[in-house]
Amino acid sequence: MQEIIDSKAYFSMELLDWYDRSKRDLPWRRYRDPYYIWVSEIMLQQTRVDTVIPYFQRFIERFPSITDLAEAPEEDVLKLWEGLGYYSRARNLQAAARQVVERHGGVVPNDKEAVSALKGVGPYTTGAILSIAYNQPQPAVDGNVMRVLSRYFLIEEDIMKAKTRSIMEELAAELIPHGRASDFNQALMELGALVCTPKSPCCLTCPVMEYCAARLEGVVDELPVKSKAKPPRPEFRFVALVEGSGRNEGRVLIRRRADTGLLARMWELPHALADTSPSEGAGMLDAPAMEQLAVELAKDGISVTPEGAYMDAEHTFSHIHWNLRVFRFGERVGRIAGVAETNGAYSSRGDNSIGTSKNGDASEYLWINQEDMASFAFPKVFLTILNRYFESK
DNA sequence: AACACGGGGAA
DNA sequence: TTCCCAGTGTT
Repeated sequence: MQEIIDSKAYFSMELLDWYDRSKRDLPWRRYRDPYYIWVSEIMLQQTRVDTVIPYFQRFIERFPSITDLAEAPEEDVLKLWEGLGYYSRARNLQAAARQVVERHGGVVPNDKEAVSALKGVGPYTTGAILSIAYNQPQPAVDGNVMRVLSRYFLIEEDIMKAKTRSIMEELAAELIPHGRASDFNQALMELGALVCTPKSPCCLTCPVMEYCAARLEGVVDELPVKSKAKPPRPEFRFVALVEGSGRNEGRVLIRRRADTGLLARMWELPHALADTSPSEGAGMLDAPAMEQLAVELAKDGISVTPEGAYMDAEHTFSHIHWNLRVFRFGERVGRIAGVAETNGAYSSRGDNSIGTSKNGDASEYLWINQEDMASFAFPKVFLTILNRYFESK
């Protein structure tokens, strides 16, 4: 007798059964606290579970409630996010926490309009919060889900296209078993993370292998179809490691980035886009490079003397590849520093800060020692350079 | 629709 | 080393 199987019902039931048996014990799964779910989902965007776990734990320890997060200084939030990347996630999360306190009495809302109105919460995270925290039958389609569905249902649309995501959302919504939205959506993502992986998927241990269309057709490795992203454009930058003298002895100069754009409001070593790509074998004394940096710093009222090349470093963003050449400089103390002071110096953190307001670009400079590193959030590459410098002193 | 936005892990 | 991963906001 030929048995008629509904491949969708089979998929949902087998997947749920598998999840009940083999779900991971993750910190945000120990309670069904909507705040925990929300924070974890923001951290998990573009970021692996193993990377997120320690960040999540520190974050929740420091900000146990939405109110704690809303009331914290933004620098504290950025510092806890340091190294996790995509820092607008952190800034938006805090802005959204303030929205929740003001508009929803500090409780994560449970209706679609209110959730998706939160800063940093798009279609995926809206579905994740509503389904995982509140067990509402909303789809939560991330990359894992698109990979699983594209294979099981042999969907050959390019998953980079917006249209494909809406197709996937419609399908994912149909698959949710009655009353099991929370577990089912997590199961879908768990399968993508543990079994139906991008490369070398473990089809032989997959709970739904029997009716997986891609496996039956032998095209698992061709799916999902995904158009390639543009490679990052290269940029050569010169970086200044300025060692203080006089009252800044033992400190180095750092600068805070602008309020918007790349690495917004993070701290860094001063640097500039290279006028000329660094001459081949320029060696320790690349005069044009050091001259360019000295001129840029002088514009901000900081006078320096070049000492030589220190190290090279690289950093890749999704759209830019930085080739950094770091030069050491000494701070030149004297009348020039006095000029900076009359140009609007101020002191927000003790007596070692310099602000410049000449051209309204809000550059803020500061002299820090190794212990001060704990108070400022740096992008990874500057953390690496600074740590190396202070460790080798 | 196209681009901006970090960093880590696996091959 | 090189490749891969992929949500949200802005324009």
